[in-house]
Amino acid sequence: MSDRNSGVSGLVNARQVGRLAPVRRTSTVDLIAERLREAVVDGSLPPGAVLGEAELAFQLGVSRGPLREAMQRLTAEGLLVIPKRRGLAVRIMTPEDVRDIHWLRARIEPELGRRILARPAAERRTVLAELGTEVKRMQRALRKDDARALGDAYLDFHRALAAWGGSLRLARMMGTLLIETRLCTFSMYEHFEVHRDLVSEHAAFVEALAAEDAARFAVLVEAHLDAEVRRLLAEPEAAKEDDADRLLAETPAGPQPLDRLDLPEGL
Amino acid sequence: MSDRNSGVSGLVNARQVGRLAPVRRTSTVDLIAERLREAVVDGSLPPGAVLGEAELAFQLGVSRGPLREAMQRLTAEGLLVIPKRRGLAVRIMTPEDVRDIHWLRARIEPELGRRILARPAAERRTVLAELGTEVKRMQRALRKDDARALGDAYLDFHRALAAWGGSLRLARMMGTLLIETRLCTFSMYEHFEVHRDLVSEHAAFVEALAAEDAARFAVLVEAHLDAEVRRLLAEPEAAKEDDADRLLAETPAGPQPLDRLDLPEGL
DNA sequence: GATCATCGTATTGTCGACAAACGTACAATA
DNA sequence: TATTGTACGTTTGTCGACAATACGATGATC
Repeated sequence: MSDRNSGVSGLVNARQVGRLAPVRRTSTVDLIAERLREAVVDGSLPPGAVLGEAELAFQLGVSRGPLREAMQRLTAEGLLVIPKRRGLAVRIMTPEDVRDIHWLRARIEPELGRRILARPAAERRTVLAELGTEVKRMQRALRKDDARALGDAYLDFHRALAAWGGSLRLARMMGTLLIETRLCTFSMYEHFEVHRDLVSEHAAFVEALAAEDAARFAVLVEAHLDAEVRRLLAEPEAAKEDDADRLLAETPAGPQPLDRLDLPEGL
Repeated sequence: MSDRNSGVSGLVNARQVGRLAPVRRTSTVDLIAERLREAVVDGSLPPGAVLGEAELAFQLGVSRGPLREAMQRLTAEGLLVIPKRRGLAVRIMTPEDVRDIHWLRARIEPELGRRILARPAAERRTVLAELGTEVKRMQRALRKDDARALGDAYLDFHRALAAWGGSLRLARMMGTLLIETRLCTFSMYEHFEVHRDLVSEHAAFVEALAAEDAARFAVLVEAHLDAEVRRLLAEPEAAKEDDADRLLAETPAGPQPLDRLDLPEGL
């Protein structure tokens, strides 16, 4: 014990070395909730899917207690519903939900441009670079006809928008709204589908920001969200017939029993 | 058993009698969550208060399991934080939170006027009547110098706004935002305080709606929310000195150990 | 005298188990 | 044949208990 203290003169205060990022000790409930969110996003848990607690808990390698707590959290976020004595079910979004969610996004997202442009120039460049990267991801996905990759880039684009245009709280809320948006897609279409115009629309967003034209950005975003609602609420079958080549579809993740949901060991 | 069936010819199909409202069976977790929300709203659980799970569960007359599930739900709503191994704590709102919450409300509430005015005339009258009632409650509370009653009427006014101007989802979200607003008051002031101008401001809201002037309504609401932020973020002590007579204060509910939180029997 | 180490305690995080409730299948009756 | 009653199996809702961990106090050492 005195050995350790004897060397103390050779040490420097940790504060001088550099700011250590605080140890991220995420609770088990957090892990489970995050895992469930991922499963909802990637379609492993399709809307309407009902899963027994015991089965899910076994797959996750935890007991039912923490799982139930995570379920409650997802329920409060509006992603899950808990039918009485029926385990848990992924929420099925109704046309009303689709309108609601996009209305809310339309209240928030157009304003984010203004807030991003209000930031210092250096940060603005960072934001533009990041958003540009996401658009490039979308373009690559479009070339590969990879609907899923395009959808993921879409999510990340808007996540970045919220992260830079808002606060932590706003980012969290937008994150939930975006997951709900994807649930809308899953609920409305049988397959996962995105519209091909998505990419050019988002490229225009970035251009507007680059031109520091907040008003134009707001108009574009609002128009995009409006268009999304119309696309989602149009009869899916009819839409597929009418302009099949303008949609990018992917075979559904389907009701596959959510493979590999294990948590990292040490739980 | 055959006795009961013998009389069947005298009965009519239930569907013909009238639509029975589905039986509302609220789960224990729902009850606990609601009780905790109430306690946060009325100040029985002041911001920063830490309570042990065992103690709380005992007071509520339930075991720790359902209580923990309810805690997770309130956590997702942003009302509670769960410090590691420290039980549960009511969230303390920072100035940043105050700005966030009111910014979000300012994106949503001004638009609600438009949506209310888009309703059929008969419903519009109902809404106006209801909002007028809340304003009268506020006026009565003002005359009695009852800050708490005024604050409660304020909550109900805005709840009604969301209920009539939005959807179920929107009402739920606004409900949470309103509770958070009250947490802002608790967090910023030591005592519960409201501004006297609140009543006239809200009377003006109703007048604008009655005049079917959605634009004016939007401007007024946004101005009100803006003013609220400034009032909340002004140094409380300084504010009390400067215009003490324009504030309505109430001795705090204080750290009283949340009396009477029992759930209805049968649990 | 101050800092550090150690111990004890209280509380949480997690798990397993029990009982009640629900759904389902089958049989009986009108 | 359609509807109702019954019994069974499965799953949830709830509780109690155990172990791990963090905190506070006390004592020891430099």
